Amino acid sequence: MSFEQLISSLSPKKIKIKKGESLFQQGDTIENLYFIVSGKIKLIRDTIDGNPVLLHMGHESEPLAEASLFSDSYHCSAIAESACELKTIKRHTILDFLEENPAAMMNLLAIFARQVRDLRTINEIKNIRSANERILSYLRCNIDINKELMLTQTLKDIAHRVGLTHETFYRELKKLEEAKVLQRMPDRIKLL
Amino acid sequence: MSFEQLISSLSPKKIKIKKGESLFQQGDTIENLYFIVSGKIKLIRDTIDGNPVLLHMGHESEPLAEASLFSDSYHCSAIAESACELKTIKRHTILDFLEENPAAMMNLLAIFARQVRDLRTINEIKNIRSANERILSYLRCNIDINKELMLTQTLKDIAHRVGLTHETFYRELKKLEEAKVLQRMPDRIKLL
DNA sequence: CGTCCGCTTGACTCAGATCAAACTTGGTGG
DNA sequence: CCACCAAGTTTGATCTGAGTCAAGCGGACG
Repeated sequence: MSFEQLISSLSPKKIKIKKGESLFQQGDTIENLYFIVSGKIKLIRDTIDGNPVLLHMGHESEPLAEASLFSDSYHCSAIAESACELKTIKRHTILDFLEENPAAMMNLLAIFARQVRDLRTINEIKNIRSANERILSYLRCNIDINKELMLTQTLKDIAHRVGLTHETFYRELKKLEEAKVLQRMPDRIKLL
Repeated sequence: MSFEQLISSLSPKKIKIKKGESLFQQGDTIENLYFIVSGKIKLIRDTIDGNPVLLHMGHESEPLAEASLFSDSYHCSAIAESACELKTIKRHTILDFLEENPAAMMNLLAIFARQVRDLRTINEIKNIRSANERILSYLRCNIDINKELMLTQTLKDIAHRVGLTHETFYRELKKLEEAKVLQRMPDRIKLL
């Protein structure tokens, strides 16, 4: 069971916010948990020395600020990068449900553990200097048994995910295709 | 309660391995869970197209491959980067304990959620191109209320964590100190 | 006492960032 | 149904700052 299914099973409300609007502010008391149905939301933290730091960019089909489950006030602010649809649910509704359903909690634990694993991988991949090798490593870690990566997001998003500018990413992709190490299709990339 | 305390409370065994030795191999059946007392261990995955990818470097005071709690076989191999001391415990000992102690499970969930949050932050920081700004962002996110970062690891390790070569890291640190934006002390760095 | 490793600094190089411009696509609203 | 706008994609020219290689110092540890 996924995090989305967990939230959906607890009859969430649906809300919409416009680009630039704020979902919550740093310091606010946490009452709700969110799941991004569509759009992008950035999490920004104002640090102790006054400078803001971008903590995370939340994409569609992702929960937002899961750690807020275990905290009383937000440690960052959420601002919509584009028009967004969200599912929202009371924080305590989930906590209560989990406490009464150890199996669901164990399931969520597995989801989080998997998240940690994936994030560490992408983190390590970002330490590879060469754009070429970085892209290949990303592909190697994310292709299915047919050696294909389904494009559920834009190439630009993937570029950002691996820590490259989209220009460099497009260029390297082209080089790799010309070198016959991969093949681009409208909805996927195949490693040869 | 930390992950370490959880493991320690279940009477783990202590083992030592030498540099270069393997703790487990990709494909092995998972029986044990590990916690690194000292040393470094790298996790390597042989991908479908034959090339190996470095997934993670585990440091002292960190659990190793937590996701293995929820899987039957290792998806990567573990090789000691230096001489290591480890605590080891049967996977099912932990799972059984968690199932009987929902409070401990909830606690672990919070630890994992926090992990996810921190990893996302470091991930986003690695997208900052300028070494200068990257270091400052890292500091801003990790300093305590005294605006100080305690050095529990080597500068070289921090350099790797933020995705810079140690040479560049040392140089920028020096520039920042000369520009009076931070102050270096033997055991910590203070932001001014 | 010797070795390893973290730390530091210098010189040089180049790969990826940046800036710029054009094309494509998809959606919106009149 | 079309005009228009926003955003993703693509390619080119240029440049700079982080990587690389190299060398030396000093402390820890066996």
